[in-house]
Amino acid sequence: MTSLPVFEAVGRHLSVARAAEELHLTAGAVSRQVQNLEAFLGLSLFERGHRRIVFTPAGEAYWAKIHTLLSELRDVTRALSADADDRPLVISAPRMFLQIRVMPALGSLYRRHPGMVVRFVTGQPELEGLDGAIFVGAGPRRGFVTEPLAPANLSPVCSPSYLAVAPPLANRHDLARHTLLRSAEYTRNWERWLGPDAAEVFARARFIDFESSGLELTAAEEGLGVAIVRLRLVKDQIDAGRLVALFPEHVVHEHYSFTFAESKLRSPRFRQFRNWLREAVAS
Amino acid sequence: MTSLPVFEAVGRHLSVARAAEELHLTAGAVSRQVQNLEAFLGLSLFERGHRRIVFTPAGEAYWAKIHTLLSELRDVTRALSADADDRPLVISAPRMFLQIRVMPALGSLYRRHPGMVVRFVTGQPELEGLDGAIFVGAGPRRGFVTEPLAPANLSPVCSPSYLAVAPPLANRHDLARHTLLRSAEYTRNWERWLGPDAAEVFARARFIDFESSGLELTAAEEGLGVAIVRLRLVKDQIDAGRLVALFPEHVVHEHYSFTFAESKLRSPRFRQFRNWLREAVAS
DNA sequence: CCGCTCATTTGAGTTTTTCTCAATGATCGG
DNA sequence: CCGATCATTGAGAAAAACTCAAATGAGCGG
Repeated sequence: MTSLPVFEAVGRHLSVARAAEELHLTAGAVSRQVQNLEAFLGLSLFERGHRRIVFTPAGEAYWAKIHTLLSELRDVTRALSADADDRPLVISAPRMFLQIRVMPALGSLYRRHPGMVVRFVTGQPELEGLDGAIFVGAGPRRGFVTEPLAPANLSPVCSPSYLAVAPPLANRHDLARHTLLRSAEYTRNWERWLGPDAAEVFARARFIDFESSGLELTAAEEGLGVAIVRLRLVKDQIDAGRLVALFPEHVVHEHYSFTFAESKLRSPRFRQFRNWLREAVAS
Repeated sequence: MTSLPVFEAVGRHLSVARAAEELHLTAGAVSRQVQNLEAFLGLSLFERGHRRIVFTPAGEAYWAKIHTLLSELRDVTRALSADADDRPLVISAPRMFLQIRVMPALGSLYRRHPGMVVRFVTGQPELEGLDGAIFVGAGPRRGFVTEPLAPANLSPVCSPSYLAVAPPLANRHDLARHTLLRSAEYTRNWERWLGPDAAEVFARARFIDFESSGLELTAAEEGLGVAIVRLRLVKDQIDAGRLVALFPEHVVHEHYSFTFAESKLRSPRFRQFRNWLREAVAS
């Protein structure tokens, strides 16, 4: 069953290489799928010319039938799936989340749903004109579904080199003697993490502010000070030893949520996207 | 793609359990395949009733189409595959090999090729009326293909308990003081293994002969003496410690071959069987 | 009304399949 | 004759599917 679409593609191009490209597979994988099918059928579908392949009579006859059936199958499935809406989905998400968690997975979305078109926007607090929004915190609204998506635990981080030369950091109050990095978009993160200590630390610490989020992360990696970030977003840097999380016992537990109008659930396309999103960012 | 036949079966029975039975799967596996399909489509195909499932409108419409397409697909494939011959394949094989290596795998043959009918016969040395024959040794014949199938290494075996109480067995000549078990069908196995020593050992050893092969194996397990067998056929007993192989450095290396008329290769059904056979007894 | 049973689902872990990567063989154009 | 291209193969990695066991949730007989 798995090998049929592969065979169809190979037959259409009469080329393993081009079929592989179309299917986002390697030539080796395609070659093997065709062999599987041949072994199952107990006959050859292609003549293996030295650098090309040609149908056997049986292969050609079979291909014609399979080709028709598969395209009907695709039509049937598409009809069910496409169901009206062909305008792009508009999804809002925090910039960093988008960049680090969503973008790298986008390939798998388009692979699974070739017809899907999604436009991502950042920094749009209003749900008007959106099909869905990803954010931290906030409560459910009437007529809207809000579901947890991924952890968004808040923690200060800095580079190991900064830690080595900076003043001591035994407890949260010591932060008052450090350089704290802030991005304009999320200035409240420090307040949320410091809690009651915020006023005291704010009065004495030195701040460096960045226009756009993401920059403070680079600054932290460069050893300029202490940034506050969603831990999961800097997993790579931490694993690589380029950043360390401070006060691991003091993480503020929050999570990203996904919100959308209940009515969106009626759209198959939206549900495909939602299913994919939940898988893609689950970890 | 994989989930479509599963969905079709579930829809036809309106029951996960019965579909699972038909497909030789567990209910859990079937349940998951349907869920995969639903996730991919982004909509529900069944209403999950309390102890039963019912189509959603979309599910029913989709099923009807899928059902038709899949049955056409099966027809097309069967037409290619069945290609004339519907009389059973007749295959000859040594009784023990059949019983131990082939029978346990037969399930997978019928699962893969539901239409296949095979009749196995034993003890038929002539190729007349056979589609293929499995045997040890013998040479290729004109117009026939002979291909190696599986190792058939010859070695004496006995039970550990026999070994414990029997006379010493330091070398092959010691066998002359032992009880050797023979089956009527394969009396020559001892000669082949003993080689030049055969005459000497035969003159002095005590033999117990059995009418049908397989019996001498049971006798060996019971500690009655030393049998000579194809090693691979007693793998289970050796692994379980019920038999031990003697003189492991002195195995006679032979192998089972599969022979058939070249012309058989034109029959898809025969080729399916041959592909299956080679996989099934590969180890 | 309660415990039983049946059908489905779910969680965890294993097995099987499929895929990628790298290497090979073999032609074709230059 | 050489480099490039295309198909295949082997080995190991990744992903998918499957099994087993257990949980859920209802109907049903006692």
